[in-house]
Amino acid sequence: MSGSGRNSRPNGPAGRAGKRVTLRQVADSLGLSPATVSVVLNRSPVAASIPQETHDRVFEAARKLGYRPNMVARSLRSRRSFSIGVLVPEISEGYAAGVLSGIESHLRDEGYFYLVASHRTQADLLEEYMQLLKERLVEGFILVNSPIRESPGLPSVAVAGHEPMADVTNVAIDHDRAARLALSHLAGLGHERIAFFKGHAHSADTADRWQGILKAAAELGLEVRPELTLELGSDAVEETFSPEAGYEEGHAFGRRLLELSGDFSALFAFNDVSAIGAMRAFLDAGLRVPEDVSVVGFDDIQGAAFQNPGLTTVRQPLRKMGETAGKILLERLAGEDGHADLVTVVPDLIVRGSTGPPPGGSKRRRRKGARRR
Amino acid sequence: MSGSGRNSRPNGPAGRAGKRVTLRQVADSLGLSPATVSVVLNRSPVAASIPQETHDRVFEAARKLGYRPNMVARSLRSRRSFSIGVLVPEISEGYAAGVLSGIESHLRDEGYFYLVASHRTQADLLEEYMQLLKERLVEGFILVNSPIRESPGLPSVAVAGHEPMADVTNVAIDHDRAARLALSHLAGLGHERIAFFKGHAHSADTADRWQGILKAAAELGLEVRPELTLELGSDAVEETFSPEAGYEEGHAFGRRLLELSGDFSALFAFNDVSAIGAMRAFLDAGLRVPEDVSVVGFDDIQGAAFQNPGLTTVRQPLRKMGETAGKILLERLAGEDGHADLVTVVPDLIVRGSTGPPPGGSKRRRRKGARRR
DNA sequence: AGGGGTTACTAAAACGATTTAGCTGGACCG
DNA sequence: CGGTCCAGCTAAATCGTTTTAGTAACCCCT
Repeated sequence: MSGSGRNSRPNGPAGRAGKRVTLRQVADSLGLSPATVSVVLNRSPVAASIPQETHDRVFEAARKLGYRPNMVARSLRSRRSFSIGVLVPEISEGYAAGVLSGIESHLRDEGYFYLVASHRTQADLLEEYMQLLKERLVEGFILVNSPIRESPGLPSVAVAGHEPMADVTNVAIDHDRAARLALSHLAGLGHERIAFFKGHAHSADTADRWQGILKAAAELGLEVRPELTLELGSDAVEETFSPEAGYEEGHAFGRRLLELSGDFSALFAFNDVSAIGAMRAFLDAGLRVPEDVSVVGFDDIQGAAFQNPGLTTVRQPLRKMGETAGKILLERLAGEDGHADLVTVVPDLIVRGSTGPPPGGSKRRRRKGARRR
Repeated sequence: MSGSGRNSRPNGPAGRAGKRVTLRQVADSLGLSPATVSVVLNRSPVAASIPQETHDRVFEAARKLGYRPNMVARSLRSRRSFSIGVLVPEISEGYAAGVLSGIESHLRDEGYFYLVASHRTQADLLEEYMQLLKERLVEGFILVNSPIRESPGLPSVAVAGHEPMADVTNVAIDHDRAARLALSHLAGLGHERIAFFKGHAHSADTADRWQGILKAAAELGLEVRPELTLELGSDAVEETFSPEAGYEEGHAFGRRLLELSGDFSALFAFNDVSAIGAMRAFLDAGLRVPEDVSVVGFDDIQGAAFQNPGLTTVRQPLRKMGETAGKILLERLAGEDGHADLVTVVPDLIVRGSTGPPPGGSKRRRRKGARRR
């Protein structure tokens, strides 16, 4: 694949580190005007009247000189930057990174790049970054877990629960389906007394997911008992992006669950981190997972599969969500109107070792006494 | 903080979704020329001869009109894009995401944004992306775990082992120190027979880290035994970015280690994923960690802390490496020459529950018989 | 009064594309 | 033969800045 000689790039001016080839140079080399070269290269409708032979000459010259258009000049004139802005709370966090990966795969195919900014959940930073991105003429925004107060002023797509708002299309997981998957898996195993971790009050997904749970529970004839429901962050745990904090919280809440009432055979946690923490608390208390308690998480983070036992969890198709967001945004930029305000993406249930039938066969038995220490 | 009325953005034209305010409009509103406004706003040395009063008027007008420069126009003229290109194998992978987070924090302060491209370890894609980024006038590159064959033609910084090359400064972890940290921790606990997982042959860090291990072992008087050294990927495991594959591999290699020779009291793995897999294999075989075997990982991925026991590991300061890379690149762009070709970043040892004294006290005892199954 | 030096600006040329309006020369038509 | 049409281009404006080279006005000096 390497070229001949010491230069393996296409030979000629392009390979050199020096100046780039401009449209004018291509035109001059052909004895044509830049205008002609431009319309031909861009397959503009105006080029219809230009004979095939000239087309060929133009492309050939461009190739030979290694011409690459200067996107900045193009953007200035055509008012299109072929780039979009992506706002995330923090890029190194698994959720954002997964979604970004999906966004990227789609955009690149269409010649778009994206600029990212992490706002650390600070609303004023978020707004400032949106301004900076507008200066750079981004054509639209993708807001990952980034609630805004005001319409962005550009076509936008929000990933993860967001208030309805002008200009923004929401992409969210199908929470009803997620809850149905998890709960019918547990119900199918014979579980009847299920404990829940509800999300943090400010998390975008909390409300919708909880509604999904209530709905699915009702459909399945399961009872959601207040005494088996704990709300993460309810005791003013410092909000932090450290996953370890979430793990500790899950651990503490798992223990609390045992103390309040040992009478449950399964836990459906709000996310994997808290599920893993709780699972650890159960194991520490001498319970076996899944023989004594089953645990279901949410997200399918990287660590989930490596637990012992592996964590059964509802996988959020983060990549898919990113792809969808990118696709919708580009369609809107291309002028395709009439998109729904809300697009949902379907989650999957990943069954691993942390779930099994409740103790005492498929029919629940009081097992409070089973708790040993 | 919100403004009055229904518009909480600065009032006036800027708040409206419509046209942006241009430099010319600011100039006209003041009866000055765009040139003057430009030099004042940019604090150009030329503006020295312009009286304070005019400065004030200009700034005031710009503020009132909500003027925001068009970065694209600026880039075209000044040949500076205030953006850099970042190449990563895959953005959702923990390593890249961590480094990106560090890069970002530094760049933003200096008014830079970055464009990312994931090349999935395909050299031709990588080169194509570098071209695309050059079209967008990026001023330099940061190559995260992205070896290139040819000088990039722009100032660049590479994170993670990279051949020396023109234009590129390398930022790497101090492998010697990393190995010394891990091994002296184990030696300090009394371990003498230590098993190793060596990295995949093509991984950028493999060679350097192994050299560090050999060096540290020699310093500490530890013997590195070939029969206790396994090389990851040596049996043509399909290269994949799935961490689960790495985990499986660690699990298989952990078992193999036990089969080949149970005679070791500690394992220093190439990364956390394989360490976790091996740890699981040891536990499955009825060994206790750390009572029977100690395990040390490398990286400190998110899941490391959630294991049972928590994994002792060498933390790669990914954020710091990203920050350093960003800082060096910006300095080079600002014309500060004379950077070393190689800048190292110091790792930390995170001690958790997976390491302890070898069985039988601080003096090693043969414990082959201790293996039960 | 003429020269020199500031001070406070401005005109105009970039930057490298896209795009609109138009020009030229030949074919065709009545 | 004059007019219309079309094919095949080109000239020139434009996008919104930055930057270089001036210029006009004033003051100071000798």
